[in-house]
Amino acid sequence: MAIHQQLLQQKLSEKGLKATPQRIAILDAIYTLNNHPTAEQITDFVRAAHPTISIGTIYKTLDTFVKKNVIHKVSTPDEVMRYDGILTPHHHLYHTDSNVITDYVNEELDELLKTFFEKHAIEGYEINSVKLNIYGNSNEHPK
Amino acid sequence: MAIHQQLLQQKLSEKGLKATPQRIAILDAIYTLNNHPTAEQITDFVRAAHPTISIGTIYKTLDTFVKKNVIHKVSTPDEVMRYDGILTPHHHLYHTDSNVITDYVNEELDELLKTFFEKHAIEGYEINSVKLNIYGNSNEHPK
DNA sequence: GTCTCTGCAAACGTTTTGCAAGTAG
DNA sequence: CTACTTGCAAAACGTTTGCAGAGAC
Repeated sequence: MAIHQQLLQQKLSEKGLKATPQRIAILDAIYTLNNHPTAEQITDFVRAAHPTISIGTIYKTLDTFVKKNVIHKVSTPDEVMRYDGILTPHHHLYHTDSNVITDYVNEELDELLKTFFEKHAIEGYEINSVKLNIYGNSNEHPK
Repeated sequence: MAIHQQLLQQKLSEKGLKATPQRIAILDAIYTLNNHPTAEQITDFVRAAHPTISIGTIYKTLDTFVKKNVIHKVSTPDEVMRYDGILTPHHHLYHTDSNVITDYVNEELDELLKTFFEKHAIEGYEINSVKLNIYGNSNEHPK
């Protein structure tokens, strides 16, 4: 278990959730896998330590976590849901070629957007949050 | 048929696609329904004129259209794919309460974003496009 | 002891597939 | 005429559900 169990247990109790071994393992999986894992990736990870955990439990637990605001659900261009353990506001970089999603945080950008939408209110619409989806590719190893 | 058939036919031929009645009807449906219809909504619309069209055909056709860049596929917070006949760049307003998605176009915003990302290149990453997801609700009829 | 959670298996809705027959170019 | 498209049915896929037994508090 990569993250100290007490911390995970505490996190669950804080939200009024029973700290079962399965839940601790699932939360650990999300934090350890870190990069927006799918339910399947979480299952694979958790099964290493809990071979008998069922998919139903995984989904129910993830659902509970989302409802209790322990994690977020992220929709992706392909039709699989992903889960995100990072709750501070951030944008997403979609790596089109590798299907990887990384986080993008930039306060200056957020400030810019905030100012823009204060000046340009959308008629009849109240903005709750603004998230950028940035599509592109790694250019680390150009051909 | 809401949109003149010749135009639809032409649009298909341009992309090297055979202009079958089914394809014309599906394209018409997307343009007529207009606001990011689901495959189901498209099917319902098309069945009014083509009662025997099969769901398989709808999906295959939509897929072909996306591949040939006749339409775009839009992923949504709930797990249904939607299709978009408007190919000019635009952002999306997610109406959380009603599940409606409307378009948001603002050149000043796009200019702002372009300038921002020119100044703040993301290391190792080449941006292809930037799309805003704006979440919120209508405040037209406040309680 | 109570109330919630787990595991299992069945069901669900959406999307994909394989194939034979049909049709646009 | 030929290659692509259609319709159909079956199946794949990710996810949800119901229920009986197990476990956290």
